[in-house]
Amino acid sequence: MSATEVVTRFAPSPTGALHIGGARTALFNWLYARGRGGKFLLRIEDTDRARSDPANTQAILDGLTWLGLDWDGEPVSQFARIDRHAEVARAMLDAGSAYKCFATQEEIAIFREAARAEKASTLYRSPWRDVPAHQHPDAPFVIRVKAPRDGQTTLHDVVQGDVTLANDQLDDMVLLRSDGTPVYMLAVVVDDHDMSVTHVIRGDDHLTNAFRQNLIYQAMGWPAPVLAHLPLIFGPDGKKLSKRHGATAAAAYQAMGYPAAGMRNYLTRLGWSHGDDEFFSDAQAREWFDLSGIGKSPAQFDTKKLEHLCGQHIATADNAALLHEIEAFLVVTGQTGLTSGQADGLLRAMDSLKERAKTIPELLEKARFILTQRPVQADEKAAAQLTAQFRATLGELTPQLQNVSWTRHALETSLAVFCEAREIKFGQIAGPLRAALAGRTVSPSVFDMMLVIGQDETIARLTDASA
RNA sequence: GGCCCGUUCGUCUAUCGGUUAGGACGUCAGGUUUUCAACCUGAAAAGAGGGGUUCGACUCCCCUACGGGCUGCCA
Repeated sequence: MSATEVVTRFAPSPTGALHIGGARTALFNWLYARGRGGKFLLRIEDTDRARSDPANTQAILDGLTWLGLDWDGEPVSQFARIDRHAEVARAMLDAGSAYKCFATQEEIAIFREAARAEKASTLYRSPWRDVPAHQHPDAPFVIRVKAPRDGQTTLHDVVQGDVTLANDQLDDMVLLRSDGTPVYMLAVVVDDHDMSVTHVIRGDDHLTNAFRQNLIYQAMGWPAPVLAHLPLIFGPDGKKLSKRHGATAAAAYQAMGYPAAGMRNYLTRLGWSHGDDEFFSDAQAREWFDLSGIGKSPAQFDTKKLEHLCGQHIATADNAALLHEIEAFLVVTGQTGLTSGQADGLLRAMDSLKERAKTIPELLEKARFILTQRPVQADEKAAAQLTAQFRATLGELTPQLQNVSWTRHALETSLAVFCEAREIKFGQIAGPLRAALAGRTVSPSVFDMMLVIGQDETIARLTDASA
């Protein structure tokens, strides 16, 4: 790979499903890499064995796949690399930028408690920092980084600008635990370096951590990546997005039938802007996306706007692609799949269907006239439309439809003539006709339905209804 | 407690010292209409508060308030 190639990564820990926030972080990384012919890598941060679950890893992969965020190469398991992390910790030890600390967790806990009680700094200052380690050859120890205590450090963040921290705020964080396993802070840096990551785009919650991680880059003499810390996403109440807000998992949105394209568009626009552009394609997003367009403040998740965007994407989607998405939706929600006849009907009705739905279930509901079979079961509202009076009218209308050539124009004309002769408005029979054809009060226009199901089926359904 | 970050209509945002502070979602009022949706027209709606700097601040600086993050042998 060339020295200038962009390499981004998404590094979730498999302690839960893929959340909306994580999905957006992944999306931004993906957009940035894909928009520049770079690589988008995946790393599973599974060093916390107790909380890591392979099922979660799979769920995260599935979520990314649903969103169309493809990654390069195999996902890297952080756990599999712990020997390399330990190797770096030892290298730092040898170089004198880290040291062995023999303080016990109990000692540290006591210190912190006391510090808190006095409202003093709880940063632990290890007494072993400048003591030769060989004094305690057999005691358990951790390896700590030797952080500077004077001066200050300024880090440049593409989103936040220059951020300065006094070095005395830095603690000698643990690099390697007493059991020899690496701590997250070490693992991230080593992995990002080894994976040649050029741009670290992640949640705002890591901004302060960047200073601590920077210590490792410096100690090892590694070039630091470009940093971009994204403001977090909040729930509709302005609080941090959590379980309380209901759906937080990306998969939940898939199950609710939001199209992936709409989700991508919405998530891209949440915290990022390109002038006044609101609705855009993936190609445009890739072309336009840049770190400079990222906002600095947290954004609230707004389902209404998501729905609006989803409606726009459904309306402009390619019919065949939409059909595939519907089929995938039926699979993930455990519903029965489409027969080839239904799929065919759906495809033919798609133009009229897609401009009236914001989600896939909504589209499916309006496609009821295709998915159902004779005799059409009318729901309560639809049944109420099928009055005795209408049935009588139907008795007159149906025979006339035998002789109509089955085109939109001919149908419209013949219905208009029919209504005119009886001095009624089409609106008076549209509802009942809809009920007879679809068994619902909500559907595409009656002409659209008639054309899709065809002459024979139309007449059959109307005959059923008039009986 | 300490440190770091943030704050423009209800919400997402534009603005990069000079605008009647723009757009979008939502809301409200009309229109269109065969249901739903879509669509069209219009309206209400914002620079957290206080100090500076400047001829001129949403924009730069400081303070306060509020929100968030970090402060672990979690990630």
